[in-house]
Formats: sequence, C-alpha cells, structure tokens
Amino acid sequence: MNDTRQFHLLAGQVSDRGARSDEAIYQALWEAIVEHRLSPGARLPEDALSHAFGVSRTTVRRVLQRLALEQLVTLRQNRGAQITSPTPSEARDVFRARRLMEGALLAEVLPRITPADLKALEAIHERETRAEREHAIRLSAEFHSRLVAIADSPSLSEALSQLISRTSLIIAVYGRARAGCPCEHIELIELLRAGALAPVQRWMSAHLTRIEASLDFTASGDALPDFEHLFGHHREQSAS
Amino acid sequence: MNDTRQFHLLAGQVSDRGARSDEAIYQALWEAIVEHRLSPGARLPEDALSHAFGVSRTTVRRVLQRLALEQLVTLRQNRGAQITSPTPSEARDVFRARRLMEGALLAEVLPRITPADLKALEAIHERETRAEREHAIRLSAEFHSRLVAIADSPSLSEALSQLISRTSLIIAVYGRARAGCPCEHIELIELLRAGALAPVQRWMSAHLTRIEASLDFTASGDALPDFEHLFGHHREQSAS
DNA sequence: CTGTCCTAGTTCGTATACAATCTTCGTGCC
DNA sequence: GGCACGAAGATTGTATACGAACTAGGACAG
Repeated sequence: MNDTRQFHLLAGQVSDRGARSDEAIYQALWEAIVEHRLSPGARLPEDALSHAFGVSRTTVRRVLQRLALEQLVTLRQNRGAQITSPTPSEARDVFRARRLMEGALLAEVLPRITPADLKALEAIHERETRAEREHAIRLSAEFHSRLVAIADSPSLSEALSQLISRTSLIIAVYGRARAGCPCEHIELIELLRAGALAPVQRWMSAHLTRIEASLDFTASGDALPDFEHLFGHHREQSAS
Repeated sequence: MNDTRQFHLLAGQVSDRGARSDEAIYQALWEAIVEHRLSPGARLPEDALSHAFGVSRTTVRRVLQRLALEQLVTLRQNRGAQITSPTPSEARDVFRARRLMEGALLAEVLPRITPADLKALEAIHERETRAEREHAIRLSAEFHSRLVAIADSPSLSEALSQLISRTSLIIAVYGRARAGCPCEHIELIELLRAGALAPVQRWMSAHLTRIEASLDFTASGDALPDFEHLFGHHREQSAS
C-alpha cells in the first residue's frame, strides 16, 4: 500500500531544491510514463509523490497539472491523478494526426537534413536495437522527436512531441508482444539518405499504420482498472 | 495602481464558486487576450486577478499556468505573469506551422464537409464583417477553429487552436492597421463549395502568407526578448 | 446469502501564512 | 549632476492547515 517506495525509485537525485525542481520532477515522471514503468491506470497520490521527491504537494500538483494538459495523466475531480489510458478512438486519432503531421513535416525535414543529423539518427537506432524493451520504447520516441526537430520549427516539434508521448501510452495499453518500430527505423534512414520525398513520406505513413495495425483494441491489454472510458461517458473534468 | 477594476470588467458573472471556476476564469482571460483587450507585455498580478474574480491566488495561479503552457502568457521566476509578446522568429514559426498543418488538414476537411458546415462558416463570416475590430479578431480565430474542427480530429484541433490563439498575439504586436483576414474568408467558402483540394490548399497557404506579409517586424530585434515593451509601450491600459 | 446504509479513513481542493526575491525610490558619495 | 548603494514596499514561491469529497469496510435488514 505504501506507494512512496515505488516513487522513491523515480526520484533519483532530485536535490535541486528551491530552484526549478519542477523540471526534474516532470522529467522523472515523464520518463517513467514513457518507459512504461508507470502503467496506464496507475494512481499518482499527491503526498506519496511529494514525500518521494521531498517537496510539498503544491509543487507536485503543478507538475501533475502540466502532465494533464499534455494528456499523459488524467485529473478527475476529487479523485486525484492517474496515468491516462487512452481510449481506442483516441488512439486512432493520435495515429491519424501523426500520419498527417509527420508526413507533412518530412517535406520540411528533407531539404534541411545534414550528414550529422543522419549520424545522430543512426546512433539512436543503434542504441534502440541493443536496449532493453523499456528503454527501446523511449529511444523509439526519441528517434521520432529527433527527426522532426530537423525541421527546426519549435511549434511543430512541441505538438508532435505530445503525440509521440501519447503513442507510448497507447502501446502500453493496447500493444502486444513487441511493436515493430525499433527494427524498422534503419529503413527510414536509408530512404532519407537517398533524398526522395515521396518514398520517405510513403514509408512513414506505412510505418505508423503498421504500428497501429499491430495493436489489439479488443481487450484491454494491460490491467486497466477504469471502465469509465469504455462504457459511461460520465462528466469528466479533463482539461480539453 | 489598482488593476483590480480593470480585471473586474473581465470577471463578468463568474460566480460558479467551488466547482469549476477555473474554466470560467480561463475563458475570460483567453477572450481578453485574443480580443486584444489585454495587450502583450501587460502584467497579470496574481492578487489583482484573485480579487477581481473572487477566488484565491491558488486558483488564479493554476489558470495562469495553463495559459503559460499554451504560450499565451509568460511566467518568469519571481516576476509573475505577463501576456506573451512573441518574437519575430516565433511569429514566423507560427505561420510556417500553420501553413503546414492547415494545408495538410484541408485534405481531411474537404471529404468530410457538409452543407451545414458551410452554413456555419458563412454565419461566422457574416458576423466577422459586421463586428467591431476586437470581436472581428476573435471571430476570425473562430472561423479557422471551426474549419479545422470539421476534420474531426481532437488532437489536431487542439494543436491548431493553440497556434491560432498565438496568431492573435502576433497580430497584436506586429499588426498594422488591419489584417486582411476577415474580408477574405468568403473566398475560401466558395472554393470549399467547389470541392477541389489543390485550389483550397493554395488559397489557404497564400492567405496565411498574406497575413504574415502584412506584419511589421522592423520595430524590434529578434534576439532581444521583450525590450520593445519595456521601453516602447510602457503604459498599461489603465482606462481611468 | 445479498444488498443497502452508515461510519471511519484517506485523498483532494482551497485558502492562508510566511519566507525569499524583485522592484522602486531615496540618500549619499564621487 | 550622475551613479552606486541601500532600505522599504510589493509580489511571488513554497509550505501547511482545514474543510469537503470520495472510498472502503462492516453491520443490519430483507
């Protein structure tokens, strides 16, 4: 029952008290969520977190609100925070949005890409193939983030980063065995090196579609304790 | 000295105490910002707002944080909140992002558009042409929001809504006389009715480029954050 | 045995208090 | 006269206290 110990593991050396411990706590939680160390549906009691990180509930609450606005955690009136478990329709929407945005963005990426960028992407791919499952998921997200960053548009990068994070949640809920993402990225690197736009865009769209197709929406793959999403659309206070 | 009266005008009937007054306060501030009743650079003291809306600083702070994450206000350490004044490079980035996203999104909009949608857009356009300047700006934003909503993708709608709001800020800082936006929208409606994708996309791109071209970035340097406001527009719009 | 109601415990929502920081304005020195 | 320094005021950052809501467990009636 004592969640504090669990969250202590996340805390690490967050001793940057007073200054901007917000950022450190945010990073710790973000990584834990993206790496599936905290599963969708898991509750995040405020004072367990505040005790684990050694800050007051005020600070924790601020970080939780930020995560809620990014749709990584869900805040419900008087019921606290828990890791968001996306509904199937939300999941499909995220993939649709990513196909659209990443496809369009590649047109901006291709003219700007440098050999150094390709090297960086290769390095991430390299680590992906070697990493444990958990880290592989984060690295896969990092691969896509690094890719869109080449377009050098903060607005678009930020919007897509949110979608990429949410994808990790979706895989946590509906993913089976292993997503095909990591192994495939090398193909994209080759296409990028070739430099033709249309094949790159086609590949990305197919890549995302493959991942989406590998999901299993029939069952709640993980221990998913909230049926609110599945059945009743009770009034939720979720910040749009 | 007393900002409270100024903010009281925004408060309206926000008497939904205890429940979700957050949303009401957020809406009031959002509208005031988008309609340029609060100009970029204007400070938002916490206790003036809390007094005006009749809630505690805690609540105000939560709303301000949300607006900050949407980049409508800027929070600085120990210096409080003020309306964001986008830099020229941020402004250009927003327009680039909008050209990309709205262009791509139109491909999703066109197959889904219904006569009812066209009627709704026409109604907004109608009000645009008749409205005062301030309301026209909000209605112009509403026109674009309503347009992207037709694609029926919450993720994309939300991402674009943020960009649209930020555009309003950009016009507040760099806009001259009047933006050509309102009058032109009728052209888009005609093109949408015709139903050919390519002309619609071309028009939208040109539309956004026209607005961007009508801005005047010479006033302030890119590198310096907000000196133009510290020196140039030093006054807060204290009416009385 | 099952379902409902009631009570106890836990967790969250809001407000307030106090400390730290920044800003402003006045004074003194160069 | 201008600049630097310092103190007072104002504003924010953090923590804590208290009230309200939800959850869980047990007792009692059907």
